[in-house]
Formats: sequence, structure tokens, C-alpha cells
Amino acid sequence: MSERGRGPDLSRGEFGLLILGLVGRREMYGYEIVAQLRATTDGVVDLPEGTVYPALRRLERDGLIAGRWVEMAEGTPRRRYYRLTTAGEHALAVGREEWLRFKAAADSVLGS
Amino acid sequence: MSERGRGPDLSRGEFGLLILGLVGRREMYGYEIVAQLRATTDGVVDLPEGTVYPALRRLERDGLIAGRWVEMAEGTPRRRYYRLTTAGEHALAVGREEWLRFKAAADSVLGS
DNA sequence: TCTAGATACCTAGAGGCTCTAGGTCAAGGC
DNA sequence: GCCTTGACCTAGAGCCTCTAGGTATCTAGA
Repeated sequence: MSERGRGPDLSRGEFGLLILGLVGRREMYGYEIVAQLRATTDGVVDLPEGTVYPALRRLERDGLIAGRWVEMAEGTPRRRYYRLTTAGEHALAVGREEWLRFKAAADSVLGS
Repeated sequence: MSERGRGPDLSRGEFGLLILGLVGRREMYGYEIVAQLRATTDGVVDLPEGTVYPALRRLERDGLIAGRWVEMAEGTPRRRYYRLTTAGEHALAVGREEWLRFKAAADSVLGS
């Protein structure tokens, strides 16, 4: 087994890894992820909802995160909270290392 | 004017910026760029020709690089050498800064 | 009152990129 | 005779982001 669906690759412009990074800290819901991403990165990463929600569905489909619906108080919209699965924790660890390698590689080309 | 074709964005998985980085060092041809990219990054960035040649055409179309054909010796294939244009130098400078910002942003999310 | 914004979810389709999987042609090694 | 190397090229698949909407409720402001 293994080598099945290699997980999100930041170096190829896939922001799924950043979502894994946030969800790895604590359970989080989509709308919150959008805001946290913007806040944590000082606005540098500012993904529209049309990017984040489909990405969450892919990550869940691929078994890297697991979601559950949480009903909120009267008239407040319900939320879908996500947490990392074991596969997601692994993908995050792998992704972090790939990111380190890619950073060094790009820096060596760009001379930073 | 300006704000026309913002140049390649590494954070979105566009490798054009890495090509600009190499060509910015010295005049280079496609086949050489493929090899240099692999060598410089220790194999981490290993783009197939089917990625690099179309990227070179886009960069040239967008006025960031300029190419010229160089005939080689008897029976050796000719090469198309590329150099940065002024716009390309600017795009490289902008891209480098964006890359620095994105690196910091991703690190702050991934906690590296 | 009416509008706008925030909260929270969703989707269809366009656009644009990488990558696969080929192809061309000549020289040189085995 | 065949494979590898050098050097270029392309069509199409695949996949992702992003645009531009939509739903629904509540609150604030003009």
C-alpha cells in the first residue's frame, strides 16, 4: 500500500497543506479557517471561500480530515468542525518536510 | 498602466519565477535550464521539458525574457538562448519579495 | 424602513498551470 | 542495428484556484 494520493503539495500551489497546519492545532470550521489563515499570515494568504470549501471537501474525501456538524444557538448558522485524522497527521508531517526542502531549493535558485 | 500580467507567482505553483532566477544569472537555453534547475536544487525541483518549454514561451510572450536562436556546429541541434528583459528583471525583483513574504506566511502557519 | 454587513455554508464554470506522452532529427557508443 | 544524448516541440488530460454567484438569519445604521 502507500503512495496512494500523496497529500497536498504546497510547492504546486495547493493550499491544502496550510489548512492541515491550522486544523492540526485544534478543531476548526471552514469560515474560521478563512479568517485564521488571513490573520496568521498578516493577510499574505487570503483565500476566498470558493477555494477553501472545495479544498476541505477534497481533504475529507481523501481521509486527511474528518468533519462533524455542530448545531449552534437559535438562528446562528451551524458549523462543520474539522479535525485531523491519523492519515492527516502523517500527511502534515510529510508536507512539512517537503516544504522545508522546497524552500531551500527555491532559495538556492533565487539566491535569497 | 502597469498591473498588466503580474508575473509568475511561486506561491501558486508557477515555476516561471525559478526560470527567471536562473536566466537572471546568465543567458541560458531551455535544455540547460532543465538541467540547471535539477542540479541547483539537488533534484528537488525536477521539471519535465513539457513544463519548461511552454513556460519559456509564456515568459517570452509576456515580455519577461527575450530569446534568440544560436546555430551550433555541424549537426549539433541549434539552441534558443534566453535573457531577462527589463520587465523581467523587475518581475524577478517583485517575485523575490513575494516569495519572502509567502515563505514567512507559510512558516507561521506550519510552525516551522 | 431599507440596506448593508456579518456569520456560515454551498456550487458551477472559467482559467491557467503542470505533467504525460508522445514526436523530430542527428551524432556517437556498443 | 539500437539506444542514449542533445535540443527542440505539442496536444490533451488533470487538477487546482478563483470568480461570482446563491441560501439563510441576525444586527446595525441611515
